[in-house]
Amino acid sequence: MALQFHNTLSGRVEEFQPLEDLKVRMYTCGPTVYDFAHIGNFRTFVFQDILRRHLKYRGYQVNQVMNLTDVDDRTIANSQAAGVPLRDYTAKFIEAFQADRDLLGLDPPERLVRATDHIEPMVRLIETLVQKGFAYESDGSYYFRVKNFSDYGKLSKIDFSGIKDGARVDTDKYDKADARDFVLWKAAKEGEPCWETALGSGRPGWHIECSVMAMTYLGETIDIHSGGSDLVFPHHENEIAQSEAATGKPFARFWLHAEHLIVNGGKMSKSLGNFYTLRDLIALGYPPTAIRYLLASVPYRKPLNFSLEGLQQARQAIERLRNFHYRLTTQKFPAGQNSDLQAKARAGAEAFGQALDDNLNTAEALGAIFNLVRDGNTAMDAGEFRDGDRAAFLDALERWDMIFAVLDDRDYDKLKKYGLVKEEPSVVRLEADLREAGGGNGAGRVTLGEQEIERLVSERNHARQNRNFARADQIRDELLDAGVILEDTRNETRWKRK
RNA sequence: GGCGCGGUACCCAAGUGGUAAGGGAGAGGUCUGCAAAACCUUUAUGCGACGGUUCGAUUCCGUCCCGCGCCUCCA
Repeated sequence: MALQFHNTLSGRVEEFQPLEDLKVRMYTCGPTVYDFAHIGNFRTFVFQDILRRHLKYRGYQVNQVMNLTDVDDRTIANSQAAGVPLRDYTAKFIEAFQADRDLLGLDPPERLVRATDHIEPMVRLIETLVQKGFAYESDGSYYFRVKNFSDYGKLSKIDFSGIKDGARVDTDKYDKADARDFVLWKAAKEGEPCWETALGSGRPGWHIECSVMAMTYLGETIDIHSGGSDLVFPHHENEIAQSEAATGKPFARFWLHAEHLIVNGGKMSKSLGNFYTLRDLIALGYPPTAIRYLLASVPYRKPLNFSLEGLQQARQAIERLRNFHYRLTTQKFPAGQNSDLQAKARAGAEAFGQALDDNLNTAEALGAIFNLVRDGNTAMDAGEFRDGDRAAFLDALERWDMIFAVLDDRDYDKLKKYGLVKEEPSVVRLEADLREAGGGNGAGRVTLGEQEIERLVSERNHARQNRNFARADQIRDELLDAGVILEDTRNETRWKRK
């Protein structure tokens, strides 16, 4: 099956081909950095990450530009409330965004660009629109004249016939000639940040930044433009109007929109107060990979029901994959080959690739990999798995993880890097604390270092060999209280963090 | 009202004109000093409702019900 995506512009699933051989020019709408992003925002960013990873997996060269909206009403309001200059205020949340991206395993885009670094080209684009009769000035602000752009509405399919032409309305606190017109440039207001430009003193409207940054770095026609479904109108509709009015060329060929995260039956949003940030969930003890898995597990065009129970389910699912990966890399198998098994592994890899080709059907891709896990485990348990089969399964699993990126448990390291886990205590203190607390009653769960854990595991196994089960069980309980689960197998004791 | 997404087992969630992937949870089993973990097996005559087309529909058509999103703050 050919690679295909649902294109909002046509309303259909279409075969994807870049404009220029294997080069994909992709623009993705990033966050407005007025606060921490919540995981509803990250649903879209995870989708975009899956998209770019799959494109690369299929051999395309991806050139992705992601914007950071670092000036708008909310950003200004919040920075003023905090008494911090706009640039410093947004820098803090850009940093937080980068950390969250890293925690979620999102590959960095080729360019991450800030709106306020592109004021000059925005001004030039607005000037072009004025010259071509698509924009006008009013009280120092500039507006896009929608009635002059006949394609307006082609993305969102919104019918504007009911809106009266020429009605003078005051939305957004600025005057414009037509209710549909939208602001390109806002005249400076007392006490707000502004830029001195050829258009006068002011700041850019929201939509113009994306048109400018996309065209600056990717050219007048790009292959893919994506964002959340709430951006279809007005944001993306307006981007099309601005860009195509200026250039006379198609702005973006494929428009991909992610559906929202739903929580308790409604969209997760800041204004409803029903949101979690990544840090909130980490503080509740959920690992970033589980969050990534959950966000990636539902195909992007479907609303995703978010719940803590769902996160727990995601965590368990990842465990199953990691356990299989662990078996594959560590267990001893008889020499030889089992060609039937290897065929299954290859078929599994083929199946998940095809699932992703089909408009990024991540749910089906998951099904494919879990089938492979079961086939592998069953063969291992039955003694039919051979050493020569290892590579085929490992290859399939690792290829799969090039997209999903949840196999490698780097959570703990990353959390430490960003100071999101407690310091490791010494084992001596731990044991003392545990005894004092009567075996640890959950108050202030402590975190053990690997060496301490290994030492306790080894001590326990000595005790077991000497049939000192009381001591062995005591150590097991202590480790469990410290969040370490032991797994006794025939040959060894494996441990992992809860 | 317009546009869009959805209604599949206890929960999450794929999918197909030919009789329902996968994950979680539950149950049973294997293993084990015990336990846990791990692994295996198992769980929808049923896919919002009612009609229609068809040899056959959850899948196509029609009508209807319900949930959600967008309609100039919003990933």
